[in-house]
Amino acid sequence: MKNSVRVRFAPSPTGPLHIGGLRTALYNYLFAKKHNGTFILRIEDTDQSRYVEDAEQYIKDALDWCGLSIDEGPNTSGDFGPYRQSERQHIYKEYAQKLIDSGHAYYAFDTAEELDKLRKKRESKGETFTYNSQNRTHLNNSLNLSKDDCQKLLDEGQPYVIRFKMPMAKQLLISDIIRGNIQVRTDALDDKILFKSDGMPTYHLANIVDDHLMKITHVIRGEEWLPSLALHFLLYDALGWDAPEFAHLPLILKPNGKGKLSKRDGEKHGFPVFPLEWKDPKSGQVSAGYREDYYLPDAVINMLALLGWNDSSDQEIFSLNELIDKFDLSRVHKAGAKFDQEKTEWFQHQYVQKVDEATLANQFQKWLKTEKAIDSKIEYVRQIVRILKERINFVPDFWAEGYFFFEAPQEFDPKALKKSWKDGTAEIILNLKTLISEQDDFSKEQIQPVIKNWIQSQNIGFGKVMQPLRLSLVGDMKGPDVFDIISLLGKQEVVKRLEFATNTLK
RNA sequence: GGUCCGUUCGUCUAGUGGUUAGGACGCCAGGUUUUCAUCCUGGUAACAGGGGUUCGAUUCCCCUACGGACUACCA
Repeated sequence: MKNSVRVRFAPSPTGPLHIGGLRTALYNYLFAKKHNGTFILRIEDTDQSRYVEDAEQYIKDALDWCGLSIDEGPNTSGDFGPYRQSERQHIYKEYAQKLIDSGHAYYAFDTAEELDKLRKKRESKGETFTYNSQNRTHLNNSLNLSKDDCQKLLDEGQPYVIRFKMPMAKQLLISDIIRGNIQVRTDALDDKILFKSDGMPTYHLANIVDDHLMKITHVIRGEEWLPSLALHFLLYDALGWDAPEFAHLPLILKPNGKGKLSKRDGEKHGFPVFPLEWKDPKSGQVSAGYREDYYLPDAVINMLALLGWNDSSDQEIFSLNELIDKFDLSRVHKAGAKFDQEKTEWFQHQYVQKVDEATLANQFQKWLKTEKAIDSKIEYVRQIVRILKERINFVPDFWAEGYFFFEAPQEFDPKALKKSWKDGTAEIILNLKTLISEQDDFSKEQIQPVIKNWIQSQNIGFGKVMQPLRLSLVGDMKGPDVFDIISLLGKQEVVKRLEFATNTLK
């Protein structure tokens, strides 16, 4: 099993998993499964100040909802654990020390406040301050201190960080599976902190160490990491390790294309940005989730997979297994993709059509109970589902499309009214009511010809009867076949509605 | 500002040194539905701009413009 593919999804538990993060997880998963590899979840919780209690569970639940099963991770078996960086704290210091010993890193005693001041000062002059080869020579670090002085500070327990000593004037050529070769000059880079004064590593160190120790073969992550790639590459080199292969995914952009998709966009445009609903433990603010908004996980996955990737064919609908079969990292697009809510709903429509009526009926029955306090027999709900299914995207749409199956219209749409209700209409409907109240069999096969024949026998145009009939039953000029409605509503209800309409409208 | 990345219909994208530049979403029209929606058929619409290289560039190279990411003791 040498060289077998091992990839990791490494989110930071600072809040709910974002849809962009979910796609990163998906691509990692697809790549792993495609190559019979291992999909690892690693929790990058090195920043204690940003840690959010329920975030890790949320991430697991979200992956679970999408059907992206984890091979190794916290609470999952695996030989490379623990899979939470906070539980691996003891590991990182050793490697930081190695880097210091080999001259690739150094101690820095500058306080955050001091550096802040320097930064502000430079900024006021329209310049930028970076902790780099130019500045490190006159700052408070082990490069400028004698070995004894430095040791003294350490012994005293002075707070310090460990910084990477960025090499000067080096030209790097790093290859990325999606982007090809990327050129970077090290001069523009700063001496990044690897180890923080609180005893925790930064992302850069922890990430490299863990990826190496966990034998990660391919690092598949968001484009926001591209600027750090050179540093990571240099760190592997400094530690004498082979670097894994890299693939930097394009970003998911706001619908208007201006910047990364964010939590605010969801609120602004009215679509979920998170797979599952999230309640912020601090503010109590609730953010919508695809699951709670009645999206099907397969639809979300399909949409996400095609946002930045395609298999070069015209196929749009892919099951998870098909995606695994067809997925190819090198076919991932380079440019960011704007999120398209309309297309997302189209995917949802495609998938909901595949769900069987019984399942939808159960869900809608539950929805009726909780949202409308309506107790409806499953057989009745099921018939409504059968008639309405093709026009809905989401379970609650059954209500929007068929509320009249549960409550009689109290008023009539003015436009529809004007169009369908003329002088003499009331009389026709009254006569129709009489006919209907004489019928006993309300199956569609029976009632439809009876009414149609009657209209013909009366020598009135079909429209003159059908339109006001629909208006009386629905309250508007919309909805499924009138005879389906009549059949489902039954005699008593139909008669009642015709009476109400003729009484109200005259 | 600096560094890096990117740029095909409004959107997601296919594609090639010579194509009527293809598909999907959306939109528009027609059909079905005596309604609305679905559905079906058709239509609209793109190679950011300028230089090269070349017999020929949307495709290869350069520049410009525009967009994005990063620029924390956050990831």
